[in-house]
Amino acid sequence: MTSALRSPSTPSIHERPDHEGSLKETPIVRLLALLELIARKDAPFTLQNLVQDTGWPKPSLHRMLAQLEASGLLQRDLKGRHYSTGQRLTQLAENVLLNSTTRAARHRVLRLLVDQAGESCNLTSFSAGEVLYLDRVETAAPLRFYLHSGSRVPAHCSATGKLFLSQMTPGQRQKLWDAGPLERFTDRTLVDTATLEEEITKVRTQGFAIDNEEFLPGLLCIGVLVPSLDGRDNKTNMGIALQAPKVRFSLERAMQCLPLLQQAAQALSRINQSASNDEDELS
Amino acid sequence: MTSALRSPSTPSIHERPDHEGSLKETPIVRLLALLELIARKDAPFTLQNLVQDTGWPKPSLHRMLAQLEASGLLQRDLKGRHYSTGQRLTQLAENVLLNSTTRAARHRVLRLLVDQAGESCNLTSFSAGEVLYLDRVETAAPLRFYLHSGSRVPAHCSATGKLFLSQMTPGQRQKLWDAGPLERFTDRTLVDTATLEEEITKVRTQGFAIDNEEFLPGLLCIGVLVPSLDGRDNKTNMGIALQAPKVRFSLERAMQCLPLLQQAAQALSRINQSASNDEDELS
DNA sequence: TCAAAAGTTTCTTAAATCGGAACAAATTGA
DNA sequence: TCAATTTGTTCCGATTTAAGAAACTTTTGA
Repeated sequence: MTSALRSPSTPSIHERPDHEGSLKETPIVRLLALLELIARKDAPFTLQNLVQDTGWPKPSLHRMLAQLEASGLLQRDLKGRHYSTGQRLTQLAENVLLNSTTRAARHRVLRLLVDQAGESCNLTSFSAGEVLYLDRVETAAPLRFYLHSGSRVPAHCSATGKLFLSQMTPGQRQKLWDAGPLERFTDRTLVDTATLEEEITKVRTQGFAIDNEEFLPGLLCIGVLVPSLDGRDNKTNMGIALQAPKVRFSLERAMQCLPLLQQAAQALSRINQSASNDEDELS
Repeated sequence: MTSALRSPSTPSIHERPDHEGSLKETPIVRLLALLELIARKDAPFTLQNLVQDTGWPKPSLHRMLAQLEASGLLQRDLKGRHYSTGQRLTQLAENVLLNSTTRAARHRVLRLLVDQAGESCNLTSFSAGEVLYLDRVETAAPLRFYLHSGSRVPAHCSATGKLFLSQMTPGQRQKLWDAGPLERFTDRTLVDTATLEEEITKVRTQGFAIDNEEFLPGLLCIGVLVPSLDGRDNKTNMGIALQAPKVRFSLERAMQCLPLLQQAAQALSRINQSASNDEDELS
């Protein structure tokens, strides 16, 4: 099964309305995609293997592998046919995981919340008009939605998405509505901008948001914003939400969890604050 | 002043003295060096930070960061000033450690240790504040705990977890404690941060760690770190531990196994350092 | 032994990088 | 409040690098 190399193509432009979407595929982006594919392999591989996996031209792959080998990220066995991950790549991976204190601290908050509330929870931010899952901790309950960290969902039909929208000015939102019609996912999805504006006003005043089967049938979600203790405006780009099947996570139960959710949001807020103060600490 | 210079590869071929020289500095090599530098950072950083760290021109760094962000390896808050490692980079790092092609070699070390010590053993790393089981080899004894590879356990109540914590700065640990209260699993779990800090200090000085029924009742565990032979700092993200029911694995017996454990750690360290020029493994 | 397959080099074209300079946006200071 | 300053971003021509078809070399297999 040749899994085609997926170009991430994550548009990072948010403010400017112009060149939407299409990200240029530079050689470096392509090489990083190759590295990602290699990292998923669990056995030494040959050049020919990669040709079959990717469908890319052999000389190109040969050059890329030579560069990765020259950098010490890959190594070849004595016969020179099989490549495997090199010491420097292992070192890089270890450092990435070790030096993520902030991520670790946030993860602990999510873990704690999941233990307390008994339902899955996710940490989100707003990027390119969509809600991006920064992290997610699953409940142990057998029945659950599988939504993995790193994925994106539309803003207009998710709890934290509506919260992010509620921070924007009417003009900013209008720009989003003008970009095109809102997609309908269920019969409860709010696709009429007037109705959605009402909902957003409600969300802003009450300080939390509900997604009641507006994205996936049977899925209820409650979310709050992580307060920014930062500067003049109290806008934030982090939200946290509990998410569970409606059959066991009723609206009442969700409301009962609201204090826990807000408590977690406060904890995250403190972490974010201390993260900005950090300068390098040498050991 | 970037010292991305690597010593030339060891001349193993005797026929012809090839073009000696140093590593050619392609754009890709330069970007990987940047990624390496970023991986060593533990706090969100700005473009200007990197300019000062590397001395490279600002537009060049700006372009590189844009590419890394476009690839999803880096993220930045919408305020746009601070970058930090993205979801995809974490995923990449975990895959490198989990699916590394040196896995077979490491597995043999574990197997040998289990044969010598007669108890189950596991290989761990630290990710998102938790201990991740990279591999595990079970003893043949009928009574045993079933803990499978790929699972995660809290750091504060596991042997290698405490070792990983002992490598962090006090500030980094504090951020973890601030995230929320430590979960109690047994009546021996250390949930008071002051006591835990004492334990961590002890662990650091003695070079090994014990988990004495702090996670699961009846389970004793002894662990050491796999030394990193990298030049910079002596931090590592790999640990190895023996784990057995206390009824047959006393504290005394665990201490007797310590030399075996350290020997295995040394072997793993050598594997990480150099390529495993092993026999072919077809798959 | 030869044929097939995998790895490597060559080389021209097309595309990306490089980075000084200019520009824009945010922050600071008074 | 507005200038001064710092930081982030864009422009663009000179230079470097990647792309990949084709040819070539080495290894494998029977």
